[in-house]
Amino acid sequence: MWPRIDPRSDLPIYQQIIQQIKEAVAKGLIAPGEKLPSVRELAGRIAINPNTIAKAYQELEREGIIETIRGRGTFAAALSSGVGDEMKQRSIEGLMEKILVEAHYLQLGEEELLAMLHSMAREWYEKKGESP
Amino acid sequence: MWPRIDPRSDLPIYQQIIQQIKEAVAKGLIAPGEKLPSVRELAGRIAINPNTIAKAYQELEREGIIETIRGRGTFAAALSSGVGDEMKQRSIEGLMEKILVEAHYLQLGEEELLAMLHSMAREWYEKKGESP
Amino acid sequence: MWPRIDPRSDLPIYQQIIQQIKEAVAKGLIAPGEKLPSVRELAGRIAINPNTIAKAYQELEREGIIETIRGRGTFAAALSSGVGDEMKQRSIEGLMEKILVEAHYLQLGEEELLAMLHSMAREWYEKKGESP
Amino acid sequence: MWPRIDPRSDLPIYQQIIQQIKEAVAKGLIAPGEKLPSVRELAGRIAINPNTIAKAYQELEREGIIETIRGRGTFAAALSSGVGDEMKQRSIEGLMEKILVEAHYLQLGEEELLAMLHSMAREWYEKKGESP
DNA sequence: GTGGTCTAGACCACA
DNA sequence: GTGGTCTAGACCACA
Repeated sequence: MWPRIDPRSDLPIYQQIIQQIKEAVAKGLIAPGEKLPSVRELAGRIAINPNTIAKAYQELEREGIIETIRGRGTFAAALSSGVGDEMKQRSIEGLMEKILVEAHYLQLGEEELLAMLHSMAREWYEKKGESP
Repeated sequence: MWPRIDPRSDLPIYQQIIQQIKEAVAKGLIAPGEKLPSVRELAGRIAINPNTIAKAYQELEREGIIETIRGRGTFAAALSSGVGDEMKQRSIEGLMEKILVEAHYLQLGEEELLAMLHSMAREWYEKKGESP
Repeated sequence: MWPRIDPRSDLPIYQQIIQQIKEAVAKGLIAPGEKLPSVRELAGRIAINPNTIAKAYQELEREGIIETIRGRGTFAAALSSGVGDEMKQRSIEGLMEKILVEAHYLQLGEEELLAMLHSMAREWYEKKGESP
Repeated sequence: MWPRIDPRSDLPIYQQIIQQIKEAVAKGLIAPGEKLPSVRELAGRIAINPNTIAKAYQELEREGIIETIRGRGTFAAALSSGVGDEMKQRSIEGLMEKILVEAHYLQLGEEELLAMLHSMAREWYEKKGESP
């Protein structure tokens, strides 16, 4: 799974990489313990400067999503229950609030919105159930 | 309702203003047609550079959230069904995908997550029902 | 207070900067809320590449030692009681263990070592009492 | 006593080995003159590249902690009073300064900190009194 | 003026 | 081969 970079997005490249790797892990496309491409390899593959890749990897490591083993490479980490969960919980609340605001401008009522979210969740968990 | 700005946040100030005004409108704290404070007034009130306020207002106008009438001031727009709805729909999908990714790292299952979103929506629509 | 960099130290430059700023804050040479030199200014002053300074500042911000305010600059943060304290506690234990190991090779007994640490602490807190 | 290596640590493996051997000696778990495992044996035991073990042993020999006798093996050295003591003294000061900085961020006062260090020292010297 | 991002390219420690 | 550090230099968003 190679990240697809949109160089004219207003989201910085290193954050696009972070987001897509987190997504790939969440979807089960990258299994815990699996090796990620090396900084140089990924840099070559998607034609992005290695420093930018390294920055993304370092941030992912700081978040506990991946682990670096000296001289060996970078690997998807096991799911760490616990630390920082409250912050993630709050981040879900923050995102949901944005959804509720958008829903207002779309003139979506409570039921309609929830139906939408349900079907999106359904689709997501189905795919996830298949891949691993 | 005066926006509360956190100058330390990594979110640019002008975006904090945009977000909070959109929220206030969505919550019904600002009614369609209601007058917003002028750029200068708001700038003075929250001690922010007027250029920054102006930038936020320009962006809000571009999104059709507010309208400026020359010589009269700035007003909350009526809800415009239509233009840009697909984009908003896509933005809901984008936000929901982020929620699904976070849910994975929180190790939330489908039911748990949906229960969380339900209760957040419930609370939101209740408050909204009261204010206007 | 300008950091003094030893380019041939095995400690990376950005970490030397981090350490010296933490020390300056701990000694009271930099007060909470006080402005630090800008990235460019410090880079020019100590003849180090701005990117390296920026890396040090970013790490200090991540640790909550300093705060960046967009477009304004970088400031010493107020002491945050709390988060991460356990980790710091553990880091004191780790450092103390290293001291105890060194003491063994110096053939220092318990009393001698503690006397040394006492006098070092005494001197430190005296200086600190004067500066602010 | 076999070193426990954490390949994920940001401390290089060879330094983890150095540190743990110094600790074992300081705690009396390895007596002066006692034979250490050979490079190959240790490498096999803890599943680490022999070059890495060799590097650790070389550094330990340079510091006078261990001695290699050709054809016989590697042994814990007798305590050498003298050479390098000033450097070790300075290293204690360096470590103590780091502790004082951490104490500041923990908002520990002089007495509290010293009490902590006392009790850590007490525990250490007790264990040490038992083992040899 | 401020920090943030990105590139190109070099060098290094580690395993 | 792997990631980490550092430089020089460019460009950008923000306030």
